[in-house]
Amino acid sequence: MKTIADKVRDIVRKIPKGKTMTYKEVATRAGNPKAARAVGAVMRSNYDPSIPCHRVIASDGSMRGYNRGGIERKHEILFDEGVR
DNA sequence: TAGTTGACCGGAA
DNA sequence: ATTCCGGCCAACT
Repeated sequence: MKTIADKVRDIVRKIPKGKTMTYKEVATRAGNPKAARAVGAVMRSNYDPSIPCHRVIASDGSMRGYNRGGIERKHEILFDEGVR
């Protein structure tokens, strides 16, 4: 059965390079506009280098965390991809 | 099954 | 602009 986590993973994996998506957007795509929180929880629990979770940021454009190097790493990656 | 936690969001002070 | 509060959802114990 496809859980929200699976959908989220699929969606995040489809995020094009140089582009960023908010948790709310991902949640909406997953089918639950209010599941932004759950999205973050799932991402944190799910370690997967195939998933560019660094392209997922807060609705305000700020970043919250990164289980793969920390905020600095995330900021660096986004900056390197051309995201401001 | 129920309770707790958290990479969230939006509004109010 | 910053800080606080309540609400929603999924995963974990």
